[in-house]
Formats: sequence, structure tokens, C-alpha cells
Amino acid sequence: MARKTKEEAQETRDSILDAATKVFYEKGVSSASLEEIARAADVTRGAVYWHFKNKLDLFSAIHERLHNSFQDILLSRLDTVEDNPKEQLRSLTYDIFHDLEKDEPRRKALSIFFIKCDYSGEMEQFLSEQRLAKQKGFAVFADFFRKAQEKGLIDNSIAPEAQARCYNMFMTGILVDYLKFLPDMSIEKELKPIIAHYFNRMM
Amino acid sequence: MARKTKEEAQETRDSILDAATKVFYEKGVSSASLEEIARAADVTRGAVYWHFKNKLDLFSAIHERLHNSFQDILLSRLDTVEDNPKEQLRSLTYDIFHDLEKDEPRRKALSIFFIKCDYSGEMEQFLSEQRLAKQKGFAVFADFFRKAQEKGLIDNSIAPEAQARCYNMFMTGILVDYLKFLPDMSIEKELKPIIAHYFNRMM
DNA sequence: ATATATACATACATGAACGTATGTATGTTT
DNA sequence: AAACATACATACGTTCATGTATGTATATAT
Repeated sequence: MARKTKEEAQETRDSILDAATKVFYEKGVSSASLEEIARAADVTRGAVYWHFKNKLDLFSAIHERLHNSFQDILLSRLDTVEDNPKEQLRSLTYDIFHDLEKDEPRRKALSIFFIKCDYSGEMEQFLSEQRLAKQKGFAVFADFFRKAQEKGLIDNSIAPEAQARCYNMFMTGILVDYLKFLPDMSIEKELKPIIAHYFNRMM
Repeated sequence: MARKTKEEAQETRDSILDAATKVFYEKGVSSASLEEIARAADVTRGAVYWHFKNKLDLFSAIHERLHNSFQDILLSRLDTVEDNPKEQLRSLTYDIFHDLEKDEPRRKALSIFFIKCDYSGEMEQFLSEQRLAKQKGFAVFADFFRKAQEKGLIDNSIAPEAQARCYNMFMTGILVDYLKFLPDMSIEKELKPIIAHYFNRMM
């Protein structure tokens, strides 16, 4: 096979990542074969093994890509505390779910980590990796709550860290149910009311 | 091999279920081989195939056993609304986590469905199965909230169904995080405060 | 211009798990 | 007590994914 330019090679790498996301979602991580991923990306296993050490490396790369994009959103929208932080956070929460509803590849990527893989054997290491990633997100929220409290814009009877943890738990629960039971789950009818209720009561 | 009595056969079946729970937890559902499960139960694959159609059948049997035991607890403790339903539900919530902390096999069984399996291919059918199971639990909570509202013992500004959904989401989130990050998670120090906070604010 | 590293494709060897088919000794029924 | 069903164990054939080794044409560096 002819050698490609660096840019072309990068495109190949990206398309393998996209293909892996799709196949991981459809077959599950452990049942997905590198052969099928390669086919979906229109390359051979040789290309996959060139760009990634093995399936775990692929999995890790997908996670990193997804986490980074999430982190970017959080940082850009929670960096400064606006006049109405409660409303600010609620609209962010809504947007996240609306984006997920529209952006299928992104939703599938997220699903992989919640319902399309099992954290056993060599996969267990990703739990620590995910925990680190989660803590980064957590830090953004905790900062946000702390700053909002300092400005006297939200209730300060609870520690910002606990506030952030609470919010994260709630979001995790919604997300898991949303991804698991999506076919018969409506954001507008089921998710929005309880999210609204959460914000009314908890903040 | 000598034929066993019906009782002995039932014991064999149970021990296979226990072994499968253990191996599923350790290796993940898809990586777990029936050979290893059989070894863990001190039988051969022949015995496993006699009692269960295949791996999925085993998985289903574990789920049924676990769900029934949970449902029993819910029904026995939420059937009648006591004087202080908020306190009643909070103590139930605490107990559930404390039981999980002590009962390792049970915790492992639960973990299987949240972090040790991927719902793809033939496993996808279990999502509907789980959804049905979850709705049964949901019904118990909704009933509880409704009855408590009728008695005027809790806030009635939110529909009992939404209240139940909210609680379920929160519990799901806590559970997922607890099972995922258990090694560095303390019930007393991290879970209890936010559970308390939830009950203070949401009920 | 040539050497070399790159970006893959192809080919090969290995091994593991699955389902089934069959064997068999003993409970159980009649 | 014979016939049958049960509760497994053993053996077999097939499929399929994995990692590596090797081939090769071209971009790129010198």
C-alpha cells in the first residue's frame, strides 16, 4: 500500500475512531472485532494496529476525545458566574440533553461507556481513568457553586462540594436511564419536569 | 455420572448461579466462559448446559433472583405509610446501601448489571426486561408517595410519579457511582451527606 | 537522488469458546 | 424389576478473533 501524507494518515486515524465508536456501540466493546471496525473504516486490520496498540487503546482514545469535548463545554459555560447561576446551570443541563438528542454519534459514544462495555479484566483500569476525568468535571462544578455562593447568588447552607456531588449524582442517574431506556423515554415529557423540580428544590 | 435426587439437582443449580455471579463479576459477562463457571461450581459444562440454555439464560436467572429479593424488601418496607414517611424512606435508603456494603455477593450481583456487562446484540433484550423490572419498583415508590400525600404527610406540590422518578434517578446515580468507584468511596463520608441533603430538600 | 521511515495491506499461526452429540449411571415410575 | 427419564460428564467439530510477521509503495528527510 502506498504511503499517505501525514494529513491523510490523521484522517485515517479519525475515521477509524469514528468506525470504532459505531461498531462498539452496535456490538459492544468486547464483541466488536477489530476486523469489523477496520471494514467500517474502509481499511484493514493492519491500519488499525498501526494507529492503535489494540482494542483497549482504541477505547481509551474514544474516551479521551469525548471527555475533552465535554470538558470544553463545561469550562466555557461555567467559567464565569452570571447573575442567575441557577438558571445558568439549568439551561446548560437542558442543552446537554438536547445536544445528545440531536447528535447521534456523540450519544453513541457516551452510551459505550455506560451500557456497551464491561469493566472487567483489562478494562478495569478505565474505571480509575474515568474517575479522574469525572473529578475534573466535578472540580468545575464545585468551583462554580463556590463562586456563586461567594457572590451570594445561591443558597450557602451546603458545602459547594456536596452541592456539586449531589448534582453529579442526579445527572448520572438521568443519563444512565436516558441512555438505557432511550427508545421509550422523552426528554420533554419525562426528563424536563424532574430536572426542573430538582433545580427548584435543590438550588 | 450418577443421577442425583431432585434436591441435590436444585443445589447444583444454585451453586452454578452463585458461581456464575462470581465469574461474571470477575471476568465480565462476555468474557466469562461457561467452562470457568462450571469449574467454579465444581461441575462440568455439561451440568451448566443441563440447567441453563446458555449464558444468556444464566444471566437472566441471576437478574430474576436479584430483582425478586429487592422487590421483596421494597414491598415489605413501603407497603404501609408510617407517621414520618420522609424518615421511613431515608432509613430504607440507608439500609439498602449498608446491606450492600456488608453483602458482597449481592453487591457483585448488582455490579454485574451496571458495570460488568454490555447491552449489545442478544443482550439488548435485557434492557426491556430491566425496564419492566424497574417499573415494578417505580410503582411501589409512586404508590408510597401518593399515599403519603393523601395522608398529608409530605409535600403535595409535585405529582407522586414525578417524585418517584426523581428519587429513582438520584438513587440510580448514587448506585452507579458507588459500584463504579467503590474502592475510593465511603458511604459514611460521601454518600450519607448528599442523601441527607436530598431528603431535606426534595421531600 | 538516495536512503529511510512511514502507512498501511496481506498472510500466518494460535488458541479459545461455543453448541451439540453421545455416553452412562442412577433415581423414579409403573 | 424393567423401562424410562434424569443429571450430568466427555468428546468433537467448527467458528472466529487476536497478535505478529512480513511485504511494499510512497512521502519525507538529507
